[in-house]
Amino acid sequence: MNKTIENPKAPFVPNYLLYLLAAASEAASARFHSHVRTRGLRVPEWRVMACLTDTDGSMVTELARYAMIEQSRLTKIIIQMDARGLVSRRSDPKDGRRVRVFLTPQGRTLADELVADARAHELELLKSFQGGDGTEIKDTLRALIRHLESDQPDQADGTDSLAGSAEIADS
Amino acid sequence: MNKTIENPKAPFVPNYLLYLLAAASEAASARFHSHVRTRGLRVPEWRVMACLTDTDGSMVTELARYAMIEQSRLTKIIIQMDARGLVSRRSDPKDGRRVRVFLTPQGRTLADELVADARAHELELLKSFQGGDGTEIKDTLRALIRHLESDQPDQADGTDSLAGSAEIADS
DNA sequence: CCAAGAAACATGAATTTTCATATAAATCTT
DNA sequence: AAGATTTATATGAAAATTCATGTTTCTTGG
Repeated sequence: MNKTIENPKAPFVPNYLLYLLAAASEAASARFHSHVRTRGLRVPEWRVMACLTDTDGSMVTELARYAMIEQSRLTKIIIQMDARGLVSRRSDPKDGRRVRVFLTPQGRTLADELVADARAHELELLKSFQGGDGTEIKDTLRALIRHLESDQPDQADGTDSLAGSAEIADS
Repeated sequence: MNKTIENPKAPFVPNYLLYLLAAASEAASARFHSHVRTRGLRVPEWRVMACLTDTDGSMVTELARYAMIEQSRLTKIIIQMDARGLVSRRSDPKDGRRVRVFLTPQGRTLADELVADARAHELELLKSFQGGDGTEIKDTLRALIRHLESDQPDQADGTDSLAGSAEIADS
Protein backbone atom coordinates (compact mmCIF):
# COMPACT_ATOMS: atom_id res chain seq x y z
CA MET A 1 0.00 0.00 0.00
CA ASN A 2 1.38 3.37 -0.99
CA LYS A 3 1.21 5.69 1.99
CA THR A 4 1.66 8.76 -0.20
CA ILE A 5 -1.75 8.24 -1.72
CA GLU A 6 -4.43 9.78 0.46
CA ASN A 7 -7.41 7.70 1.39
CA PRO A 8 -10.25 9.40 -0.45
CA LYS A 9 -12.67 8.37 2.29
CA ALA A 10 -10.79 10.00 5.15
CA PRO A 11 -12.36 13.38 5.88
CA PHE A 12 -9.98 16.29 6.16
CA VAL A 13 -11.60 18.63 8.63
CA PRO A 14 -12.18 16.40 11.66
CA ASN A 15 -8.53 15.37 11.75
CA TYR A 16 -7.00 18.74 11.01
CA LEU A 17 -5.06 20.13 13.92
CA LEU A 18 -6.20 23.71 13.41
CA TYR A 19 -9.80 22.59 13.35
CA LEU A 20 -9.36 20.47 16.47
CA LEU A 21 -7.84 23.41 18.29
CA ALA A 22 -10.62 25.77 17.26
CA ALA A 23 -13.32 23.23 18.00
CA ALA A 24 -11.85 22.39 21.39
CA SER A 25 -11.60 26.05 22.27
CA GLU A 26 -15.19 26.69 21.23
CA ALA A 27 -16.58 23.63 22.94
CA ALA A 28 -14.68 24.25 26.14
CA SER A 29 -15.73 27.89 26.29
CA ALA A 30 -19.37 27.63 25.28
CA ARG A 31 -20.86 27.12 28.70
CA PHE A 32 -18.78 29.70 30.45
CA HIS A 33 -19.34 32.23 27.71
CA SER A 34 -23.07 31.83 28.20
CA HIS A 35 -22.55 32.48 31.85
CA VAL A 36 -20.57 35.61 31.03
CA ARG A 37 -23.39 36.92 28.85
CA THR A 38 -25.81 36.13 31.62
CA ARG A 39 -23.82 38.51 33.76
CA GLY A 40 -24.23 41.25 31.16
CA LEU A 41 -20.86 41.05 29.48
CA ARG A 42 -19.85 40.06 26.02
CA VAL A 43 -16.92 37.70 25.64
CA PRO A 44 -14.34 40.32 24.66
CA GLU A 45 -15.37 42.40 27.65
CA TRP A 46 -14.89 39.43 29.93
CA ARG A 47 -11.45 38.93 28.46
CA VAL A 48 -10.57 42.50 29.23
CA MET A 49 -11.81 42.17 32.80
CA ALA A 50 -9.93 38.92 33.33
CA CYS A 51 -6.72 40.41 32.01
CA LEU A 52 -7.12 43.43 34.21
CA THR A 53 -7.38 41.27 37.30
CA ASP A 54 -3.84 40.23 36.41
CA THR A 55 -2.47 43.48 35.09
CA ASP A 56 -4.60 46.34 36.30
CA GLY A 57 -3.38 49.63 34.93
CA SER A 58 -1.80 48.27 31.79
CA MET A 59 -1.76 50.34 28.65
CA VAL A 60 -4.05 49.71 25.73
CA THR A 61 -1.45 48.09 23.53
CA GLU A 62 -0.32 45.72 26.27
CA LEU A 63 -3.89 44.83 27.07
CA ALA A 64 -4.59 44.19 23.41
CA ARG A 65 -1.79 41.66 23.24
CA TYR A 66 -2.72 40.03 26.50
CA ALA A 67 -6.41 39.78 25.65
CA MET A 68 -5.79 38.88 22.01
CA ILE A 69 -7.90 41.77 20.75
CA GLU A 70 -6.84 44.09 17.94
CA GLN A 71 -5.94 47.54 19.19
CA SER A 72 -8.58 49.69 17.54
CA ARG A 73 -11.23 47.23 18.50
CA LEU A 74 -10.02 47.19 22.07
CA THR A 75 -10.10 50.97 22.21
CA LYS A 76 -13.76 50.93 21.30
CA ILE A 77 -14.56 48.18 23.78
CA ILE A 78 -12.75 50.01 26.56
CA ILE A 79 -14.60 53.23 25.80
CA GLN A 80 -17.88 51.38 26.22
CA MET A 81 -16.76 49.70 29.39
CA ASP A 82 -15.67 53.07 30.70
CA ALA A 83 -19.12 54.48 29.95
CA ARG A 84 -20.64 51.56 31.85
CA GLY A 85 -18.43 52.20 34.82
CA LEU A 86 -16.51 48.94 34.61
CA VAL A 87 -13.12 50.45 33.89
CA SER A 88 -11.54 53.87 33.95
CA ARG A 89 -9.02 55.27 31.54
CA ARG A 90 -6.24 57.59 32.69
CA SER A 91 -3.49 58.95 30.57
CA ASP A 92 -0.08 58.04 31.85
CA PRO A 93 1.54 61.05 33.52
CA LYS A 94 4.98 59.82 32.39
CA ASP A 95 3.96 59.42 28.76
CA GLY A 96 0.96 61.31 27.48
CA ARG A 97 0.45 58.93 24.58
CA ARG A 98 -0.34 56.04 26.82
CA VAL A 99 -3.75 55.33 28.22
CA ARG A 100 -3.76 53.14 31.28
CA VAL A 101 -6.83 51.07 32.00
CA PHE A 102 -8.02 50.30 35.53
CA LEU A 103 -10.90 48.33 36.93
CA THR A 104 -13.33 50.52 38.84
CA PRO A 105 -14.50 49.21 42.21
CA GLN A 106 -17.65 48.02 40.50
CA GLY A 107 -15.63 46.46 37.71
CA ARG A 108 -13.37 44.72 40.15
CA THR A 109 -16.28 43.24 42.03
CA LEU A 110 -17.70 41.76 38.87
CA ALA A 111 -14.30 40.68 37.60
CA ASP A 112 -13.45 38.92 40.84
CA GLU A 113 -16.76 37.08 40.81
CA LEU A 114 -16.29 35.96 37.25
CA VAL A 115 -12.73 34.88 37.79
CA ALA A 116 -13.91 32.81 40.74
CA ASP A 117 -16.62 31.31 38.56
CA ALA A 118 -14.07 30.64 35.84
CA ARG A 119 -11.78 28.87 38.28
CA ALA A 120 -14.63 26.75 39.59
CA HIS A 121 -15.76 25.91 36.09
CA GLU A 122 -12.24 24.99 35.09
CA LEU A 123 -11.84 22.72 38.10
CA GLU A 124 -15.06 20.89 37.37
CA LEU A 125 -14.21 20.55 33.74
CA LEU A 126 -10.76 19.14 34.41
CA LYS A 127 -12.04 16.83 37.12
CA SER A 128 -14.77 15.44 34.90
CA PHE A 129 -12.49 15.27 31.88
CA GLN A 130 -9.51 13.31 33.04
CA GLY A 131 -9.66 13.50 36.77
CA GLY A 132 -6.49 15.51 37.19
CA ASP A 133 -5.64 19.17 37.43
CA GLY A 134 -4.97 19.58 33.74
CA THR A 135 -1.22 19.77 34.07
CA GLU A 136 -0.71 17.60 31.05
CA ILE A 137 -2.99 19.32 28.57
CA LYS A 138 -1.97 22.73 29.83
CA ASP A 139 1.70 21.93 29.47
CA THR A 140 1.11 20.73 25.95
CA LEU A 141 -0.79 23.87 25.02
CA ARG A 142 1.79 26.13 26.60
CA ALA A 143 4.53 24.31 24.74
CA LEU A 144 2.65 24.68 21.48
CA ILE A 145 2.08 28.38 22.05
CA ARG A 146 5.72 28.93 22.96
CA HIS A 147 6.81 27.01 19.90
CA LEU A 148 4.58 29.02 17.62
CA GLU A 149 5.52 32.35 19.10
CA SER A 150 9.21 31.64 18.76
CA ASP A 151 8.90 32.78 15.16
CA GLN A 152 10.02 30.06 12.80
CA PRO A 153 9.17 32.07 9.69
CA ASP A 154 10.87 29.73 7.22
CA GLN A 155 12.31 26.27 7.21
CA ALA A 156 16.07 26.03 7.47
CA ASP A 157 16.16 24.49 4.01
CA GLY A 158 14.28 27.40 2.50
CA THR A 159 11.12 25.37 2.08
CA ASP A 160 8.01 27.44 2.47
CA SER A 161 4.90 25.45 1.91
CA LEU A 162 2.77 28.56 2.05
CA ALA A 163 4.35 30.61 -0.68
CA GLY A 164 2.47 29.77 -3.84
CA SER A 165 1.07 32.03 -6.51
CA ALA A 166 -1.63 34.34 -5.29
CA GLU A 167 -4.31 34.59 -7.92
CA ILE A 168 -7.54 35.48 -6.22
CA ALA A 169 -10.82 34.01 -7.22
CA ASP A 170 -12.96 36.76 -8.72
CA SER A 171 -15.96 36.62 -10.93
CA MET B 1 0.40 25.85 53.72
CA ASN B 2 -3.32 25.97 53.00
CA LYS B 3 -3.92 24.95 49.43
CA THR B 4 -7.37 26.53 49.42
CA ILE B 5 -5.85 29.99 49.62
CA GLU B 6 -4.87 31.26 46.18
CA ASN B 7 -1.45 32.68 45.67
CA PRO B 8 -2.10 36.37 45.02
CA LYS B 9 0.97 36.58 42.80
CA ALA B 10 -0.04 33.82 40.41
CA PRO B 11 -1.63 35.38 37.32
CA PHE B 12 -4.97 33.95 36.33
CA VAL B 13 -5.10 34.30 32.59
CA PRO B 14 -1.91 32.55 31.44
CA ASN B 15 -2.81 29.39 33.34
CA TYR B 16 -6.50 29.30 32.52
CA LEU B 17 -7.42 26.38 30.31
CA LEU B 18 -9.91 28.32 28.21
CA TYR B 19 -7.30 30.97 27.55
CA LEU B 20 -4.67 28.40 26.65
CA LEU B 21 -7.03 26.76 24.21
CA ALA B 22 -7.96 30.05 22.56
CA ALA B 23 -4.37 31.23 22.45
CA ALA B 24 -3.13 27.95 21.03
CA SER B 25 -5.82 28.01 18.39
CA GLU B 26 -4.99 31.57 17.42
CA ALA B 27 -1.26 31.06 17.41
CA ALA B 28 -1.47 27.84 15.43
CA SER B 29 -3.79 29.35 12.84
CA ALA B 30 -2.21 32.74 12.35
CA ARG B 31 0.20 31.84 9.57
CA PHE B 32 -2.20 29.73 7.62
CA HIS B 33 -4.96 32.26 7.93
CA SER B 34 -2.67 34.85 6.39
CA HIS B 35 -2.07 32.46 3.56
CA VAL B 36 -5.81 32.03 3.12
CA ARG B 37 -6.32 35.78 2.87
CA THR B 38 -3.50 35.92 0.39
CA ARG B 39 -5.55 33.61 -1.77
CA GLY B 40 -8.48 36.00 -1.62
CA LEU B 41 -10.58 34.26 1.01
CA ARG B 42 -11.57 35.26 4.47
CA VAL B 43 -11.23 32.68 7.21
CA PRO B 44 -14.92 31.74 7.41
CA GLU B 45 -14.96 31.27 3.66
CA TRP B 46 -11.98 28.96 3.89
CA ARG B 47 -13.78 26.99 6.56
CA VAL B 48 -16.75 26.56 4.29
CA MET B 49 -14.57 25.41 1.42
CA ALA B 50 -12.68 22.96 3.59
CA CYS B 51 -15.90 21.49 4.94
CA LEU B 52 -17.30 21.16 1.45
CA THR B 53 -14.29 19.14 0.35
CA ASP B 54 -15.50 16.64 2.95
CA THR B 55 -19.23 16.98 2.57
CA ASP B 56 -20.04 18.56 -0.76
CA GLY B 57 -23.76 19.06 -1.15
CA SER B 58 -24.58 19.34 2.51
CA MET B 59 -27.42 21.55 3.63
CA VAL B 60 -26.90 24.91 5.24
CA THR B 61 -27.65 23.79 8.76
CA GLU B 62 -25.29 20.84 8.55
CA LEU B 63 -22.59 23.02 7.08
CA ALA B 64 -23.10 25.56 9.84
CA ARG B 65 -22.48 22.93 12.50
CA TYR B 66 -19.53 21.45 10.68
CA ALA B 67 -17.89 24.80 10.04
CA MET B 68 -18.83 26.23 13.43
CA ILE B 69 -20.58 29.21 11.88
CA GLU B 70 -23.97 30.49 13.03
CA GLN B 71 -26.69 29.76 10.48
CA SER B 72 -27.79 33.22 9.45
CA ARG B 73 -24.20 34.27 9.12
CA LEU B 74 -23.40 31.24 7.03
CA THR B 75 -26.34 31.97 4.75
CA LYS B 76 -24.89 35.39 4.01
CA ILE B 77 -21.40 34.04 3.49
CA ILE B 78 -22.68 31.40 1.12
CA ILE B 79 -24.64 33.94 -0.87
CA GLN B 80 -21.44 35.93 -1.36
CA MET B 81 -19.47 32.84 -2.30
CA ASP B 82 -22.18 31.92 -4.75
CA ALA B 83 -21.94 35.37 -6.33
CA ARG B 84 -18.17 34.87 -6.62
CA GLY B 85 -18.64 31.54 -8.30
CA LEU B 86 -17.04 29.48 -5.56
CA VAL B 87 -20.14 27.53 -4.59
CA SER B 88 -23.60 26.95 -5.97
CA ARG B 89 -26.83 26.61 -4.06
CA ARG B 90 -29.58 24.25 -5.12
CA SER B 91 -32.75 23.57 -3.27
CA ASP B 92 -33.19 19.95 -2.36
CA PRO B 93 -35.78 18.30 -4.64
CA LYS B 94 -36.81 15.99 -1.80
CA ASP B 95 -37.36 18.79 0.69
CA GLY B 96 -37.94 22.28 -0.61
CA ARG B 97 -36.84 23.90 2.63
CA ARG B 98 -33.33 22.65 2.31
CA VAL B 99 -30.61 24.39 0.37
CA ARG B 100 -27.72 22.19 -0.62
CA VAL B 101 -24.33 23.78 -1.17
CA PHE B 102 -21.87 22.53 -3.75
CA LEU B 103 -18.39 23.59 -4.76
CA THR B 104 -18.25 24.86 -8.32
CA PRO B 105 -15.39 23.56 -10.46
CA GLN B 106 -13.57 26.80 -9.75
CA GLY B 107 -14.33 26.49 -6.06
CA ARG B 108 -13.11 22.93 -5.97
CA THR B 109 -9.85 23.84 -7.61
CA LEU B 110 -9.17 26.49 -5.00
CA ALA B 111 -10.41 24.31 -2.17
CA ASP B 112 -8.20 21.42 -3.19
CA GLU B 113 -5.17 23.67 -3.38
CA LEU B 114 -5.83 25.13 0.03
CA VAL B 115 -6.48 21.77 1.61
CA ALA B 116 -3.17 20.56 0.20
CA ASP B 117 -1.50 23.67 1.62
CA ALA B 118 -3.19 23.08 4.94
CA ARG B 119 -1.97 19.50 5.05
CA ALA B 120 1.56 20.57 4.24
CA HIS B 121 1.46 23.30 6.84
CA GLU B 122 0.14 20.91 9.43
CA LEU B 123 2.87 18.38 8.69
CA GLU B 124 5.59 20.97 9.05
CA LEU B 125 4.10 22.32 12.22
CA LEU B 126 3.81 18.92 13.84
CA LYS B 127 7.26 17.90 12.71
CA SER B 128 8.85 21.04 14.10
CA PHE B 129 6.77 20.94 17.25
CA GLN B 130 7.32 17.50 18.64
CA GLY B 131 8.64 15.51 15.78
CA GLY B 132 5.68 13.19 15.53
CA ASP B 133 2.48 13.12 13.57
CA GLY B 134 0.44 14.82 16.27
CA THR B 135 -1.38 11.70 17.34
CA GLU B 136 -1.04 12.59 20.98
CA ILE B 137 -2.24 16.18 20.93
CA LYS B 138 -4.96 15.34 18.44
CA ASP B 139 -6.23 12.48 20.54
CA THR B 140 -6.32 14.73 23.57
CA LEU B 141 -8.24 17.42 21.72
CA ARG B 142 -10.67 14.93 20.25
CA ALA B 143 -11.25 13.43 23.68
CA LEU B 144 -11.88 16.88 25.13
CA ILE B 145 -14.32 17.75 22.37
CA ARG B 146 -16.14 14.47 22.76
CA HIS B 147 -16.31 14.95 26.49
CA LEU B 148 -17.70 18.44 26.15
CA GLU B 149 -20.22 17.53 23.52
CA SER B 150 -21.54 14.60 25.52
CA ASP B 151 -23.73 17.11 27.32
CA GLN B 152 -22.99 17.09 31.01
CA PRO B 153 -25.35 19.97 31.71
CA ASP B 154 -25.28 19.54 35.47
CA GLN B 155 -23.28 17.67 38.00
CA ALA B 156 -24.83 14.48 39.29
CA ASP B 157 -25.05 16.05 42.74
CA GLY B 158 -26.96 19.02 41.40
CA THR B 159 -24.01 21.34 41.81
CA ASP B 160 -23.91 24.05 39.20
CA SER B 161 -21.05 26.40 39.66
CA LEU B 162 -22.39 28.68 36.97
CA ALA B 163 -25.85 29.40 38.32
CA GLY B 164 -25.54 32.54 40.39
CA SER B 165 -27.70 35.63 40.47
CA ALA B 166 -27.73 37.53 37.22
CA GLU B 167 -27.66 41.22 37.97
CA ILE B 168 -26.13 42.98 35.05
CA ALA B 169 -23.78 45.86 35.41
CA ASP B 170 -25.48 48.96 34.10
CA SER B 171 -24.81 52.60 34.65
C1' DC C 1 16.54 73.27 20.18
C1' DC C 2 14.47 71.55 15.92
C1' DA C 3 12.99 68.53 12.57
C1' DA C 4 12.14 63.79 11.40
C1' DG C 5 10.57 59.67 12.78
C1' DA C 6 8.38 56.45 15.82
C1' DA C 7 4.97 55.04 19.15
C1' DA C 8 0.29 54.98 21.23
C1' DC C 9 -4.36 55.74 20.61
C1' DA C 10 -8.43 57.30 18.26
C1' DT C 11 -11.49 57.63 14.41
C1' DG C 12 -14.49 56.90 10.27
C1' DA C 13 -16.32 54.46 6.57
C1' DA C 14 -17.13 50.07 4.73
C1' DT C 15 -18.16 45.61 5.91
C1' DT C 16 -19.57 41.82 8.90
C1' DT C 17 -21.89 39.88 12.57
C1' DT C 18 -25.70 39.33 15.67
C1' DC C 19 -30.33 38.67 17.14
C1' DA C 20 -34.85 38.43 16.57
C1' DT C 21 -38.07 37.33 13.48
C1' DA C 22 -40.15 36.53 8.83
C1' DT C 23 -41.10 33.25 5.25
C1' DA C 24 -41.71 28.89 3.35
C1' DA C 25 -41.99 23.98 3.25
C1' DA C 26 -42.53 19.71 5.61
C1' DT C 27 -44.75 16.94 9.33
C1' DC C 28 -47.92 15.89 12.74
C1' DT C 29 -52.63 15.83 14.97
C1' DT C 30 -56.99 14.69 15.27
C1' DA D 1 -57.35 16.96 5.10
C1' DA D 2 -57.30 21.38 7.62
C1' DG D 3 -54.88 23.47 11.15
C1' DA D 4 -51.10 23.50 14.22
C1' DT D 5 -46.16 22.63 14.81
C1' DT D 6 -41.76 22.08 13.58
C1' DT D 7 -37.86 22.58 10.57
C1' DA D 8 -34.93 25.15 7.25
C1' DT D 9 -33.43 29.19 5.51
C1' DA D 10 -33.62 34.20 4.71
C1' DT D 11 -33.89 38.94 6.09
C1' DG D 12 -33.47 43.54 8.35
C1' DA D 13 -31.93 46.65 11.61
C1' DA D 14 -28.72 47.44 15.19
C1' DA D 15 -24.28 46.66 16.70
C1' DA D 16 -19.58 45.20 16.30
C1' DT D 17 -15.36 44.64 13.62
C1' DT D 18 -11.88 45.77 10.25
C1' DC D 19 -8.61 48.50 7.89
C1' DA D 20 -6.45 52.39 6.76
C1' DT D 21 -5.21 56.49 8.43
C1' DG D 22 -5.39 60.67 11.55
C1' DT D 23 -3.76 62.98 15.78
C1' DT D 24 -1.00 63.54 19.58
C1' DT D 25 2.98 62.79 22.21
C1' DC D 26 7.49 61.13 22.85
C1' DT D 27 12.46 60.22 21.01
C1' DT D 28 16.41 60.87 18.59
C1' DG D 29 20.07 62.79 15.63
C1' DG D 30 22.28 66.86 14.29
